[in-house]
Amino acid sequence: MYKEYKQLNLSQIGKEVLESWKSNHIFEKSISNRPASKPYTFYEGPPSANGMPGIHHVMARSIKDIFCRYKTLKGFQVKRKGGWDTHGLPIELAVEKSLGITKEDIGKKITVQEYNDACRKEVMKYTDVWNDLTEKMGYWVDLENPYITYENEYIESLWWILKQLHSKGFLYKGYTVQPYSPAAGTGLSSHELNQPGTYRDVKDTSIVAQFRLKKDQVHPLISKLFETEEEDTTIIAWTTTPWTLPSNCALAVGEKITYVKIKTFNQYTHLPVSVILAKDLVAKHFKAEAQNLSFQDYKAGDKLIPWEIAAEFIGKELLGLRYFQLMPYVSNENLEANAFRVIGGDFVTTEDGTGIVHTASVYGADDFRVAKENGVPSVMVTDEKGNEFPLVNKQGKFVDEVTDFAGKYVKEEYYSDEERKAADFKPTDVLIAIKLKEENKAFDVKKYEHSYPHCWRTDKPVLYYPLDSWFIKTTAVKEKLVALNKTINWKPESTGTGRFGNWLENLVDWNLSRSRYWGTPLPIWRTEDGTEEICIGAVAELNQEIEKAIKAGFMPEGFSLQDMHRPYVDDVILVSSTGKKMFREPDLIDVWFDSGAMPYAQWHYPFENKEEFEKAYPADFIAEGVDQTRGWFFTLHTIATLLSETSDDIKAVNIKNANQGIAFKNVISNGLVLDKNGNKMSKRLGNGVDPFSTIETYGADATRWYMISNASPWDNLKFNLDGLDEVRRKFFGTLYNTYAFFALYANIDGFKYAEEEIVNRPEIDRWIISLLNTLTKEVDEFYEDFEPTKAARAIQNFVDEHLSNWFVRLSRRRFWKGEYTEDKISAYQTLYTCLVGVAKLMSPIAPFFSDRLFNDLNSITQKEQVASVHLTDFPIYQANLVDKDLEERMQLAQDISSMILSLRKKVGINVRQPLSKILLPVLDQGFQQKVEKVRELILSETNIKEIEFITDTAGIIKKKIKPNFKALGPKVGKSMKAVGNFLTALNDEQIQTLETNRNITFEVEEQTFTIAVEDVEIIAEDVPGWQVTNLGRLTVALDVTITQSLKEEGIAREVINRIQNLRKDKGFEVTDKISVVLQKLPIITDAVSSNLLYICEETLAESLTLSDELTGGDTIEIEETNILISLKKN
RNA sequence: AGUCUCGUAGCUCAGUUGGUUAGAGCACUACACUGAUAAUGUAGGGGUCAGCAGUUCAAAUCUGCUCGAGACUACCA
Repeated sequence: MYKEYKQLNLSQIGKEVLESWKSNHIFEKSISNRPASKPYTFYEGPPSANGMPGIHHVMARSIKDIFCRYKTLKGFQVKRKGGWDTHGLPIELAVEKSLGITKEDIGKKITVQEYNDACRKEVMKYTDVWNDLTEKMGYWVDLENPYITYENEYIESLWWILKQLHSKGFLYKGYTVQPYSPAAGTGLSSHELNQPGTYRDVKDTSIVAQFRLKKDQVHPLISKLFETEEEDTTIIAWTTTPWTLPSNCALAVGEKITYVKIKTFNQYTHLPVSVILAKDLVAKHFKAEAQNLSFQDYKAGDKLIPWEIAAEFIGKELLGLRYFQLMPYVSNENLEANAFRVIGGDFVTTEDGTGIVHTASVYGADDFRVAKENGVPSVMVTDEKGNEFPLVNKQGKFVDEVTDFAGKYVKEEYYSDEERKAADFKPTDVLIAIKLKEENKAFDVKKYEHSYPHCWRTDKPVLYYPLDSWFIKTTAVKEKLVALNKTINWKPESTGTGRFGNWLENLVDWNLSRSRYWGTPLPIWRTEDGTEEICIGAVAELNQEIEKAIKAGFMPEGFSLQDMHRPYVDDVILVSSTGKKMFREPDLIDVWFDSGAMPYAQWHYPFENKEEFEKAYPADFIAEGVDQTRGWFFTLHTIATLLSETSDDIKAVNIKNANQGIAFKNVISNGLVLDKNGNKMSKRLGNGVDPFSTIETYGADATRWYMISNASPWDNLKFNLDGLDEVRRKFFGTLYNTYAFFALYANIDGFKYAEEEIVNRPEIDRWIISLLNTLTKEVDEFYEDFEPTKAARAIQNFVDEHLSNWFVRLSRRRFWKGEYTEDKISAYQTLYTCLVGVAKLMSPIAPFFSDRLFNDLNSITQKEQVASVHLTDFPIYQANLVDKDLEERMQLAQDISSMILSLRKKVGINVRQPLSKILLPVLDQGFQQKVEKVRELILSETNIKEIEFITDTAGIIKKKIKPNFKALGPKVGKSMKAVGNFLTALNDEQIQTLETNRNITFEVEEQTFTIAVEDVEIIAEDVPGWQVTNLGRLTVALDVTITQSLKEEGIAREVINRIQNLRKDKGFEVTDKISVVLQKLPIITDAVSSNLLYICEETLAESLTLSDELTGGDTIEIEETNILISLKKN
């Protein structure tokens, strides 16, 4: 017996199916029953288990799961090694929070060792919850043997990779300008800078400084700039950080900005001066009423300072101009030769300041970049060893070389409160302003309020400061990164070409350094003077080096490294070739390197599992959120590309696998899951959706189906529980109903698919089978093309529109009426085939329900010897079963039926009342033939007796022309409107002529056009005197005359209907035979006697009599007449 | 600020290389059906296709700008 259910409970089904998967080891079998020679490689982007999983994880993992399951059905062996991302800042922060400490306390209140142990525990805190979700949502991934990024083996692989890069010079030490907190003595990550409250409005001393141009230089503009020998021409530039002025090395202008030279006087020294600034900003620095006042009359101290515009030029012309160093504390030949000149900067605007940007290369990211691009050296002091240092030290004080301000903090906030309260205290910025005023170098000094970042720990302002960092020279392989990216199939394409492509185009070297404790240590040891260094690429190699160090007496005898993390690894002191001590560079590496290295490190390559790795490289498919574009996607791609250039091992694998150097071939970057109002889900708003309760309530299948069918994965999803309900009702409900219908009657008839396949099936069976095959092909292509949404929608459409609403509806009688005939068997076989087919097609998306559906069917028929739908093969598209003509004429049948029903509705005649005929104007050759084949379906669906075709010769039909604009466009062009109007206005006769001659020639707007019959659409719009409706080209006319015999039949149907209702009310079985006695009333007498047999057949009545003596029993109502009836089960 | 994505009915989404009357489901209303019944059918209302300008005989579709939402990156004298 096929299982029958009281009602659909997806949640319950999910739980039961999950149990059967476990006890039957279905996941394992789905891998072991596929050939190892046919691998399909999937890489799992490791989640971090230190946070609770959210509903968006269900989204991302559904996508991963769908394609892995699909490929399994297609006969591939899809291994899915799980993984955990275990390092990184979020974990450290979580630990610091739970221990109630800050970074400063590490090594003081708590040892690094204790801290790292806490991290190790913290990071796997929610693994159980994650594993639970993984199971419940039906995500198949191997959690028995996951890779874990903190394990020594994993780290060793990372070291190996780093060594490959180092050996080719792709790993180097440099510095970048980063947010730095002198008070805390540490660099700040962008994450920390994005904490709320870090940007605060502060009032700073701002200075517009005068940079004096050199008169004796060779430059096309000199004569314009210096009209007289005495003229003092300066470029003025604004800064809110005066302490950076001693480090000024260039001035940046916008090449397209217009600048002017203005003659005026300095307001502090009252000396004549010419200043250059952006034309747009003149009004900000000069009073309008002072323009062109007399220079002669100007006296020192006058409120209005005269000024006049003396020259104008664009930024490009200014390039290359040299000026005197503003505060010449430190200089050298290189600086004199290459710094202190005007350069172009794309970031320069005329929003504030002077339109000219003071550039201090080591104290601003833009500055640093633009200086580097223009070959401008930085103003630095050099120690005896040749190392360079900025003019501000790490405490935030000026170095000794800046004589006037040596030892002073550059920001007044760094002084203690007492110091700042002292009577003679002046902030350094102010001291600088005073000095510049005295030296006639300050054009303007003002307090300026702006927002400035502060350290979230110390509350003190942040400096942008050059910090030592280790870099990977990604720019060296930029061209290859870009080229290889073009070979990757991105879904959606725009992420690959746009976001990712642009990112690669603007690539900078990858800053690997992180000043942290919990992460992969950088395996580089250096001598203190930095002259010698070694990069360790393996534990064995390290042990060898340790041996040497032990011999050299730097390390204790018998030392061995158990854990590669800090602090243990920092205990390792190596010996250089010249016998010097080498210490490990204290940095950790970017955690993104951890995850990007997973293709290698998950197998502990190249130390183990070489074969496993080779078979699984590169990945055929990966999927993550779009936020990983510059995260995991980037690091995977970059590391793979780098290794393809640096590692002989990887080169060999690439050749073997015909890989040019990519890590993945196909990638889906899915969008975000938002709440139902389109807001981002966040803990703060409390609008997150709990995946567990969602799955518990609606089932994993409905959740997955909803997410996938609702919007393309790369579009953001507005997650709404109402939508889940809709999916459950609309799709799963319908499918379940269809199955329940099948099970009900198949159980009655004992259908077990034991019979041979029925060869000659009726039209409707062949039709749905044809559609099923078309669907199979489509769905296959959609999955193949990584379009799960289209696949889901196609399946849903098939189930709702075709299988349920047409096939089952029209075939109902075939299932419950009459004997177990060939037609009935054909109906069962057909419906069975559809249900099993649908189960397979949908199984990647809805793994639980589909498996239950499949097993409920297959366990009875035993047609396939497998325990799960996930162990079957993807249905094969059988082109010979597809009949496009059949699909087309069935569409005709559906349209015509729908039109008839609509007409009936319009004139108010129930479907139960038979009508004699409809009239169909014949559209073209073959139309009649097509309709003839589906005639019976239309007639029975709409309760009509006959279809009559008319070819219009007698002029019964009123026709209309619809211009086909697409076809006409190229022919008539600009005259489209006139031609269109002309064609629409044609009368029946003219249309007739057009049809006969196949074309028509006419004149419009003084042009002659010949329009072929193919360029227009002729429809039969109306049949005068009939009830008519149109749909596209189709026209249906309905005869609404009700004859006596039709009326009687209508009444007979009413009687049948009432008897059926009564049967149901009385709880008779579908198969019970009955006896009926009806009260003899005029309204039914004739109808019953002329349709006696029909009524009996329909109601399974073995006897039906009319009686005058009937009392009691039940009452039925037909056309407002009450009729007594007695119904008995035989 | 830059890059990218998105904006179509109350909601969720389709909408082909531009083709004139923009569709579907849900929700709502009415009617019908009733051996699939927590199902189904038919009909109806509901749209400035975010806005403006341009290209074109013709724009939801192509271009530019503006507005709004979101993501990422960066952070400025």
